[in-house]
Amino acid sequence: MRGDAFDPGCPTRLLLDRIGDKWSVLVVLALTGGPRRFTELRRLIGGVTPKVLTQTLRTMERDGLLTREVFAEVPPRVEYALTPMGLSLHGPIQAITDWAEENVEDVLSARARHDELPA
Amino acid sequence: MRGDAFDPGCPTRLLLDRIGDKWSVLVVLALTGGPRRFTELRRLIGGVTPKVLTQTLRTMERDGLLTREVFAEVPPRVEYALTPMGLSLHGPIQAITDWAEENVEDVLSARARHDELPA
DNA sequence: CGGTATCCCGTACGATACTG
DNA sequence: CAGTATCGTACGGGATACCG
Repeated sequence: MRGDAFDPGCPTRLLLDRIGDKWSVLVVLALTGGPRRFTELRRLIGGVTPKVLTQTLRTMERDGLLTREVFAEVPPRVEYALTPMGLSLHGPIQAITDWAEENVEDVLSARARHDELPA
Repeated sequence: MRGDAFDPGCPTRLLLDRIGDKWSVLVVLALTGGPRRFTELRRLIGGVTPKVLTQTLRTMERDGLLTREVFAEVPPRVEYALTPMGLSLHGPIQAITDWAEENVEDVLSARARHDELPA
């Protein structure tokens, strides 16, 4: 049973929604280089607020995509790292972001052209 | 200039948000086999309402991902087809959906395990 | 440092009904 | 057949402030 994205009852839909959220993709990208601390992630991923970053990380941890390790030190240190499953997402995500970065210009000009012709 | 997904000011973010929406991905998949009519898409993509499907199609048309062709017939016929740029999205999207379909089970069991241990 | 706690808001999405 | 019109809502996300 591989699941069928066209079936509204299939949990695959849930995964697509998760991956499609605003920040998960960037978290995966930020973690592919190795474990990162909370503040590092916050700096890397421009514009994310702590609340939302925490939410994203917690959900991804729950889904088995990353691990959260707390070190008993002062000052406190918490490291986030991708699990093998999380790492396996890197390829597909890279493909999408590459596409996005390559096609930004074309999409924007298509939009401009479309909006110019109110006919 | 390829764009940088980590930069909150970069329009790449906008594309990620678009792609990440609930239906665009499924529309691309449904259209890779060739042009489709509105009702065909509606049938193929389980659970989508006409309003939302129209919204999605219009936005994708505006972004240059697909074309909308109206035939002057009775009964009316409208065909949607991917542009070359839209088609170029198929590979990356396929990668994501393949990943999703392959990892559904693991994610769900990770969730179940996580929720069982309230500690 | 690594988060929570609150408050707030837009909008993506859905249900239902109707039309050229 | 291929949509619009209307109404309603959940929630993802942002701003700001505070805490162990």
